[in-house]
This record gives sequence, structure tokens and C-alpha cells, in this order.
Amino acid sequence: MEDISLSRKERERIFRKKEIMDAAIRVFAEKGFNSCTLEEIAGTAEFGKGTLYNYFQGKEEIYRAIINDVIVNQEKIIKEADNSSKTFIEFVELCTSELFNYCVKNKNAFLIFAREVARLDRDYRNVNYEELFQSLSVIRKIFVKRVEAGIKAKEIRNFNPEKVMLLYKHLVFPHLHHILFCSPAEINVEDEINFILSVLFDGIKSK
Amino acid sequence: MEDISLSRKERERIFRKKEIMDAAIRVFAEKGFNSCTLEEIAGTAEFGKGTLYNYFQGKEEIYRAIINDVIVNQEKIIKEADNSSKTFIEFVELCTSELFNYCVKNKNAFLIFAREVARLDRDYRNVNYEELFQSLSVIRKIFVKRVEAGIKAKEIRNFNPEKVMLLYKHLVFPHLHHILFCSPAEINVEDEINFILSVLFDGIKSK
DNA sequence: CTCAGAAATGACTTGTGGTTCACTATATGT
DNA sequence: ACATATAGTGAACCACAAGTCATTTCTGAG
Repeated sequence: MEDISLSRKERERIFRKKEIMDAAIRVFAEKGFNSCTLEEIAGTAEFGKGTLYNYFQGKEEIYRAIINDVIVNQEKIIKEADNSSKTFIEFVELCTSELFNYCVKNKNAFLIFAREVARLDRDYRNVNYEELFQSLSVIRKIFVKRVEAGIKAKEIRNFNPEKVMLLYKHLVFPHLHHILFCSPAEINVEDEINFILSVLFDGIKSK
Repeated sequence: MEDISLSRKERERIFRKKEIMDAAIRVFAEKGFNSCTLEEIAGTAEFGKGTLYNYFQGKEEIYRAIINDVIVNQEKIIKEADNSSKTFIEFVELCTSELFNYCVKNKNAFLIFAREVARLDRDYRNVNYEELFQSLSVIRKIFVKRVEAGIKAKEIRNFNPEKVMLLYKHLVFPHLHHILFCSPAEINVEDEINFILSVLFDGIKSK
């Protein structure tokens, strides 16, 4: 984790930045972007309000950084799955279980991401989110490439690859959000993954 | 549409309320809840700011009323589909095509709904949204009942009915949102419906 | 035409909270 | 020990927008 190419000063700075982000994640997840104040975030991080401005441009940028982080992690997961799988089905299974793991371990960050997910592809277009869009684009490209390969190998039916990717995304994230935040009962992650993949691969109709 | 049991005064009041809501839908869809002001909504509706308070408690209530409206319409669609279908598959086909129609015709209202959809089951719990939850609950009950019937009739596999409903919801709304707001190309609604239903029923695997 | 009640209005009040910055404290190097 | 740089701080500032209400305008019955 630690990068020895940086000075101790730099590592400390990064560490404090992370601390602020962790506090912000808790506060944003609890109250939402508009119903919490910078003072709350600062208080939670055990810093003064002004200090946050030494690390971020402002409230907006902290929020953005959190979402960016989630997406960068997703990018890592997809890349990793792309490298360690042969068939498309393997690839999807790997992605899914790793995504589930990540989101369960980072519930709060995922919640913030999930609340914004409907805005990502549209409302965020105007603003400066190059890095974020970069990652989103990489994710899209890898997934589409794998779908195309899967079709060529006759693993899966001949659908528009872009649409298959969207469908996967729409299946996984809202379902994750639901089981993590809307479901009263205790969850068996393994079961949830199996359910989603079973429907995705074979559909709900009786054979 | 017009209810003759009401006086003209009352009908006029309802008409103006609707006018305000229509303006609010355009403004909220364009800018989002937090980035627009009551004055903009009032201006768009061609009323003064103060007038809005003769019709609604405040900004929050206008927003709520819009979302409530969308959900009430969904409830109507589900009920209608429930009454005019025999098999589960028919039921789903009917729901889907009517939902698509409704959302295409009410893009802006649907956009507002879609932005909030991740919050509905959780963040909205605290506040007073009885009517809204009432409708959501009716929708859930009807859908689950039809899934159960479909399983009993061996139309579909034996999954947890609640989960099938969620999966359907997560398939339809995010996909609708994407094709209406994130897709650059012109859309063939018929094709989109067929794609979603084909995957839902039969999955993506080759046979 | 008159007048009472209803409806519309927008200047004003008020509270909020993001952002700034002058100052203090701490750490590092000589 | 001193100087310099770096980091932290929160009171004060200010923009903004939700909500209020005293006043004006409209409407329709008599």
C-alpha cells in the first residue's frame, strides 16, 4: 500500500486526505449531500472546518472524490477479472463476486455512489469529471469486448454488446443497493449472486 | 377527466395546481431539486412566488407530489395489466409496454422519479409519505401475487417471488432511464421491450 | 356599480452554511 | 535557540433562497 517513492510528508498528507474522505463518507451516507454541513464532516474527521480547504477545493470536490474512488475500484475489479478469466461466463462470475465483496465491505461509499448513479451518465456531463469518465469508459470497453468474444464463441446469444453491458449494470447495482439497504432480513451474499447470475444466464421461464 | 361533482371554483383550483406541477416538473427535471429555486418554478408557471404557497406547503411538497403522481400512475398500470391478463408472461408484457409508453410520454416526470428511486425504500421512510407507500405496497402485492401464480402454473422457475419483482423493477427502470436520457441514438421502443423481456424470460446464454 | 371575499403578488425577513483569511501552533532544519 | 515553512483553526463574511405577509388585483353576486 505504502509508496516509498514519496516523502514522509507526502505520505502523511495522503493519509490525512484519506481520513477526511472516510469521515465524509460516513456523514454523506448518513445524511445525503445537501443535508449535511462541512462542519459536520470536519467534526467527524476531528479537524477544523478550514483545514478541509487545505486538502479539497470544497464540499463538492470531496463528494466527487468519493464517487471517483468507487469507480476507480470498480475499474480495478473489472481489469482483474478480465485478466484472470477465460470464458465470458467466468468473467461475469468473477466480476460479480468481486463487486459484491467490495460493496459489502464499503457499504457507505457504495450508498453514495448508488444515489448518484442515475446522474453519472447525464447530469455529470457538463462538469469536470475527466478522471471519472475515463474510468467509466475503460470499464465499458472491457465489458463490451468480453461480450463480443462471448458471442463469437457462441457462449451467449447474439445481442447488442452495449445493451448486455447496461443490462448487467442495471441488474447488479440496484440489486446490491436493495439487499444492502432496503432488505430487513440478513443476507446471504452467495445466494444473491447465484440468483442474479441464474436469471441473467438462463432467464426465469421454466424449461 | 372532469369531475362534475365539483364546483367550477374547485375545478379551477385543481387546474392551477396541475399547471404549477407541470412547470415544476420541467424545472426540476432540468436542474434537479437543489439547483433550482421556487422563483424559477413560479416564473415558469407564470405565477408569483407567493402564489405557490396557496397551493402547496413548500418546495418539498411540490416535489413529493410529482413523485407521488408517477407512482400512482404506475399503480394504475399494474392494476390494469393484472385485470387484462391471464398468464404471468402476458401480465409482464402488458406492464412493460404500458410502463414504457407512460414514461416516454412523461419523460420529465419519470426523470425526477428515476433520480429518487434509490431513496424511495430507505431515505423516505422517516417522512410522511403514506399515500406514496400505500401505492408502492399495492404494486408490490399485485406483482408478487402474479409471480406466485406463474410459479404454480409452471410458467416460470421457482424463485423467491419478492426477488423476481425486484429484479424486474431493476431491469425496467434503469434501462428506461438509460434509453431516454443517456442514449445518443434514436430509440425503437418496441426493440427495447423485446430485448429486456427476452433476457428476463430466457437469459443470455446460447441454447 | 358596489363591495366582499378570494387569489395573486413580490419586497422583506430570516436562517443557513459554504468559503475566506488573519492568526496560532507545530514541525523542520540550521 | 532561532528562523522558516507548513498545517490547523474558527470567527466573520456573504450569497442565496425558502418562506411570510401586507398590499393590490380580480371576480362575481346582488
